Formats: sequence, structure tokens, C-alpha cells
Amino acid sequence: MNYWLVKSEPEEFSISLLKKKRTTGWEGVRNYLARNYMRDFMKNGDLVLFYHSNAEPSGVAGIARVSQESHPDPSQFERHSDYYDPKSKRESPTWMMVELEFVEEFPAIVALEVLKEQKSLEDMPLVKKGTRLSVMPVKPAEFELILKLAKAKTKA
DNA sequence: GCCAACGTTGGC
DNA sequence: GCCAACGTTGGC
Repeated sequence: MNYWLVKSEPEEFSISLLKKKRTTGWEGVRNYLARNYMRDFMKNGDLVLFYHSNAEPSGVAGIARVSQESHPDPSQFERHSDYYDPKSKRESPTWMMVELEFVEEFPAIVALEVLKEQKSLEDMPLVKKGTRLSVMPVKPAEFELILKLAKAKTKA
């Protein structure tokens, strides 16, 4: 099993909304590297850290799970969608997505500030300056540490 | 195929 | 709301 992190602006789509909806198609990813991770490497059952960006505070808000592997993102063909891509053809769609299901909402956000303090997380693209990747792989040790930080916060 | 201009991301 | 850093586009 692999671990991942996806970013979302909570005003757009938050962990609480995922909790309410239970599952969602992870549509709207329009970056090739992020697409490739979804298309080629995200497998059913993989666990996904759900990160709130542009938030107060920004940080990891919970966990989701891959519930359906790569398939074409329908929004690329929807003329009125923000994610419409006129260059993409139905016979050979440019953009792929996975489906995510809700697993857990952390009692408190594990803030970016806290993640940055962790020496062992310094290799994560998330904490690197200038990285805007919205879907990224996470190492098992990184995943476990973030989970531990989420639990530590609960006790405080 | 270079690279300037542009649009977007996302922390602050 | 600002703006640095980045990815993409398009003229040449």
C-alpha cells in the first residue's frame, strides 16, 4: 500500500464536506505530475492525507482512502466547468482522477508550521519552498509521524 | 526549441 | 490582498 497527500482549499472542498458526502471524485487536477501520480500509481485502499491549503491554519485535516482508481475526469469535457479543457478529446482524455472516500477527520489540524518543525519531514514537497504540487507521494514513516502529531494534539 | 509573458498557487 | 515561485503558452 502507498500513502499520498492531496491539497484542497477548504472553501472549495473541505474534509468536513468529504465526511458528509462520504466519497468524491478528485476532479480538477490540472498539473501533469499530479495527474501521473493519480493515473499510474494511486491504488484502491491507498491512504491519503487530506491537506487544507489557503486555510486558517493550513495543514493536514484528516485522512481519506482511494476508493476508485484512475478514470477520466468528466469536468474536462464540461463547457461550463472551471476545469473545462477544450483541447482534451473524449477518445484520449488528458486529465484523469481517482475517487476518494472519507476515513477520518482529525480533531485538530496538524498545522503546516508544526510539520515544518519536524526534521524527518523536511524532504516532503509539501514543506519545500516554492512547491505547488497538489498530489504527492508520502513515505510510510512520514505518514505515521503526521498521524502521531494528530493524536498528540488531541491530548493537549 | 528558446524564453518572455502570463496565469495560478498558496503562504503570509 | 500581496507577491514569490512556479508551470504553461505562444511568438519567433
